[in-house]
Amino acid sequence: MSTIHDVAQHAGVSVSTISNVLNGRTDRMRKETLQRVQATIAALNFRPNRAARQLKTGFTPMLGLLVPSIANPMYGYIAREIETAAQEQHGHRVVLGNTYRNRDKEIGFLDDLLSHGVRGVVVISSLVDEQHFEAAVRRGLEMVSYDRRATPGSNSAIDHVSVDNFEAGRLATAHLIANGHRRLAFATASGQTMSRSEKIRGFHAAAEAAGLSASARVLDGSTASEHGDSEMADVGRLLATRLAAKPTRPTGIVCVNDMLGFGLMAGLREAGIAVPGEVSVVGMDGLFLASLMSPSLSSVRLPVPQMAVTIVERLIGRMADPTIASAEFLFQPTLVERESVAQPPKANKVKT
Amino acid sequence: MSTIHDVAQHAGVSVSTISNVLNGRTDRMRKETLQRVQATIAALNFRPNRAARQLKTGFTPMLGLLVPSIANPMYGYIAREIETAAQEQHGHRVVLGNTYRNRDKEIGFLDDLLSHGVRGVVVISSLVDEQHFEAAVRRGLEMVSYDRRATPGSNSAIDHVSVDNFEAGRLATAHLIANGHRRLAFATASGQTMSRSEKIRGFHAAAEAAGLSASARVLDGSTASEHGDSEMADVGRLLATRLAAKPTRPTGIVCVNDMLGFGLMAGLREAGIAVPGEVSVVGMDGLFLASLMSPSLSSVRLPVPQMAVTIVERLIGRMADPTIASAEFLFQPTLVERESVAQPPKANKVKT
DNA sequence: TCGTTTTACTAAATCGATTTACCTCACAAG
DNA sequence: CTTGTGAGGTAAATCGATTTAGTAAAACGA
Repeated sequence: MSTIHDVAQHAGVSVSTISNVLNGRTDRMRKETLQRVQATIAALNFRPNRAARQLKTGFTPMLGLLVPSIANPMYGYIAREIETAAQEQHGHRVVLGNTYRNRDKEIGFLDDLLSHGVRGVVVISSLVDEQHFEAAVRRGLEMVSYDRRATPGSNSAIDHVSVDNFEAGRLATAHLIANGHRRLAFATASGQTMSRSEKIRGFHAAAEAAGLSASARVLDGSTASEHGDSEMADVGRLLATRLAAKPTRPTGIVCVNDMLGFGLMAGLREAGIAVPGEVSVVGMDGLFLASLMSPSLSSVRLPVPQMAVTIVERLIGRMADPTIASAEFLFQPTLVERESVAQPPKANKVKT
Repeated sequence: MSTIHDVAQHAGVSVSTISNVLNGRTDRMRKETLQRVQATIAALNFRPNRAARQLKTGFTPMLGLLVPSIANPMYGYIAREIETAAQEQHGHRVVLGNTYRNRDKEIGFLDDLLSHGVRGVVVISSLVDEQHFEAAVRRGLEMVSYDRRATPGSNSAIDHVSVDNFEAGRLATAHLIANGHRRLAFATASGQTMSRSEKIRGFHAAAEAAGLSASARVLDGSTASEHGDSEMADVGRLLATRLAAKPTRPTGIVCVNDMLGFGLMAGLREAGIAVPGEVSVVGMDGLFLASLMSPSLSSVRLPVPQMAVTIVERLIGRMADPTIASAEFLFQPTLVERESVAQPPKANKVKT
């Protein structure tokens, strides 16, 4: 591999001049010099060594991306949008890390980013709090957190980009109510992340507005293993099994996310409970996979591409100017109606 | 951030000694010196600057990972396994790039890796040939290619890790035949990748062995857009639409991958064709999502975790010793029987 | 007791860029 | 004829590690 010195020698100028060319300070030289240098660069197929550049400037065009598991299609989707935006709009590459919702893995990932000289990271954590990020932030890492609201009163320097989860919960629930459902449930995995409680608040608010608070309940599924690609789907399956054993069931179920909804529907089917004949199901995320299910899953869709663009823009912006104050961005979800929601069965239309 | 100089000063030794500690040459100093240095490192929260280290050594503990789209659950799954193996077994981070099956994006990604000093990459390309990788390989990038056989006769320095696609195709087809199917089809997307033609060869071989060559056909679906998360699923849907319009249909269909199978099943359902009542479907990949479908999709499963481990081990090994000759690794797939395959309907049991 | 090892370190060059400070020349103004 | 100025460069320090080639002192052997 050729270095800036080789180029300088071949072109008969100093390394400073090559550097000037590389950094766009082309007004400092004659046109013919510029052209000679450019020709030499092309001839030697020279690419500046980024480690050297980074060592001097302290900057490297890379972002970190921390996800619980890239095998989860929702994170895969977001990751693709983020990587594409970072690369195409800003020329940044992205370092990916699976954290399996493990605090130490998260900390380790941030430490590594820092030691690699990466100055910006987007975190999709879903851990209960983000205290453990503060150390990395203080050491100069710019951070955008996805799907989590800012902690009120905390003056952390972390940006927050999320969907209006209250509204998402409300929208899904209202959709069931509009279809005549009166016995409602919210299906979720254990572990109180902020986005989950917001969704649950929205669920309760919608139920209350319809006078259905008494029957609305939250189904909390725990799994032995928190790891595995099918994590969320397994929780859904488990909840379905529990529901099947009960004498009376909700007729309309809101799922904390689509993957859980897929598992729930699969579990209900295995238990011989018809969707949407006996039970209607609404998911949240709006994954394209939802349209492949049978029945296709109605869902509350998140504007993922727009959120990804915002995430990347904020990150790049704050890396360029770290004095920019942190902010919170809230996106609105939309309902996508498909086949998994119908009128409740007649026999169940009895109150509560 | 503190540097090796700060540590040296605080500990009252030279930077060389600090470097020796960092690199495990602890036998070159007294125990008390070692302890003093370690204490100082901890006290200052010192982490060596990897850019500096890389500049000197030419090495950085990072791998590249090139995928068509991380939003595709199959690539998400493999990516997770690869990242986890790289990180946990070898302490390497991974840079991810979506290439959208675009040759220029692939080249650009490799160029960037090289300029970042990354010396190893795993490519999941699915482009027809890999000539365009050779330049990067010649510049010193170690490469492991997934899901593609080595080009016979080429002495390229690229490792190949793949599944026995011929066997996968044969297995899926034999399963249909064993269930009594006599009119067979192989559903695939357009674009002749090597893994696809191997699968098709296996399909034909199984059909021939059962004397069914005459009716066995390949259904090739093209889409206008080659981009989008649902790419493969869309192809499946399209093929279902085409099938629905035909007077006679195959009763057993082998899909080139699970995602296409999902789309095919969704399309068949929308067209009012029962699976497995009228048509049986087998996928390939063995995604966990297949078990969530209705009916759940029978599939030929790839040993993804083992393949991922092999991929990473080879890459790390060849980065350490580039003189190791390139090799090819072939894994065996296994059939996973679920609900999407049944006996063909009586009326169709008539020969061809 | 003298020479040779061994132990426990250190000084300084180096990796490949960036960047600041300076230099040289040609030309214009006074 | 001297001085000032802008154009078109260049030399050298620097970023933060690694590593080679030492060196001083202690330990050892004969």
